[in-house]
Amino acid sequence: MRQNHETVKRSRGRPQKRCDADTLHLIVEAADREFQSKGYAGTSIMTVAQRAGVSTKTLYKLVATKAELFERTIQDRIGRFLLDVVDDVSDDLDPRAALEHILFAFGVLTLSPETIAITRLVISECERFPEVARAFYQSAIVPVNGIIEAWLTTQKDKGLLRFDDVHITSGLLRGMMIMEPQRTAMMAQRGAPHRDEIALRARQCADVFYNGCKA
Amino acid sequence: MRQNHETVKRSRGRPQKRCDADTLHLIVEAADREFQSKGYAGTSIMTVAQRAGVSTKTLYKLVATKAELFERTIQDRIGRFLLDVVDDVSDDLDPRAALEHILFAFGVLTLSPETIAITRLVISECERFPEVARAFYQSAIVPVNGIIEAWLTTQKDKGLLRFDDVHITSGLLRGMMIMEPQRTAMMAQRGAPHRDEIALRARQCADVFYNGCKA
DNA sequence: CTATTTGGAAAATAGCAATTTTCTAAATGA
DNA sequence: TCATTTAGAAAATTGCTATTTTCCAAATAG
Repeated sequence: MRQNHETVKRSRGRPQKRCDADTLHLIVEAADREFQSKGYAGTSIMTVAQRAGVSTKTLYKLVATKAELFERTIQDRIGRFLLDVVDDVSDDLDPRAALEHILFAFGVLTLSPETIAITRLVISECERFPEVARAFYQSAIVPVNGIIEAWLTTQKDKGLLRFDDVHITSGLLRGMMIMEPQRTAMMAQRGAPHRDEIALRARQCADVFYNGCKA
Repeated sequence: MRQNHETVKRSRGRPQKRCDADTLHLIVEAADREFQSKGYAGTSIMTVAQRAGVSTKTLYKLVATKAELFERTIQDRIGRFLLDVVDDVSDDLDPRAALEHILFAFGVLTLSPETIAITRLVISECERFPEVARAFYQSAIVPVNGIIEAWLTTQKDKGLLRFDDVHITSGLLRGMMIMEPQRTAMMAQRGAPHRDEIALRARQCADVFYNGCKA
């Protein structure tokens, strides 16, 4: 851990129990939970402060407004987003199996309760926070799509798959994999799917798509 | 006190300039526009009343609460939504062409700015108004899905298509067709697609799916 | 004209939640 | 001890908006 070098010479009064960064972290974490379960309008600053174990005064010393707090929490999540979608797409798998593998990873990432919650938040608040929506789209969605598009392009170049436009085709594939469960969950008509449901879906999806596009 | 909408015998005082139903219609129409552009929280009852050309008093005489007004607007839209579901799935087309035809109609319906707006609204408010979300899901989404599932089942029975579960397969197909443009538009990262874009997508989609599932 | 009913305009009420401020109790170096 | 700084708790302030109420002009049957 890094200590605060600043404290070589301690100032006069009562010392902070935590450095500002740590306190901010607690606040953002609490806010994240609240925004995720209650939405923007439904979340009260007082509740966030209580959950974080700080007073509203302290909170406002570190975060100027509720809007800023919201933006910070989303940014925070975006940062953790593009984890390992396809680190291990070994080329020794046959294309159909590799596709299923990729779709499964993609499904696990995008159909997790957290991702579904943040997606709903972004959709709900994109009018109020266009920059946040933009950031989410550019930093979370686009790169993940990029990975899938790259794989598709590789297969096409190898002469294993046949299709017109990579971008559109990738959109078809991703929609096939996640739309139905994601939308249903976002409308709270069902919970997020379990791993085995995702696996099943990945298989069916890979079957249809591979059959539909194989050269 | 009690109104007789027949007005066979006019009561004593000043007559209504419109019957309640008409006034209500004006109100719901105005509310629809407001909710669609400002969302639930962003819509003020006063503004709705002004747009409808009535006073808040009149509004509250016909609609008890803001929540009720919201439900009415959604119900109203659901009504129009289902009217649009024209099931002119002609059987004289070959299956691939018929599929493209269906997907195009489905796309035009679900990718219209209005449908996208209402979908976003439902996603945004489904925590606060679970009944509305359920109504939308049951009255709008399920029936439309039903039409596609019915067609798929017919083709399977004819031995023209091959797949496991109709429900899942229909979900794959619908997701393929609309997710990408719908989600992008809901996040305000792009406008609703035009007819020709929808047509193009329907073609690509039909190609992949038909190839992928033909017997 | 008069009694009676319909709304419109605007003010009043109410409640909630973001943001500020006050008061007070720690801590701690000098 | 004292000066100084950190925070928490709670109260105050502010502003917004849903919902009610008041007051009044319009319309019309009798």
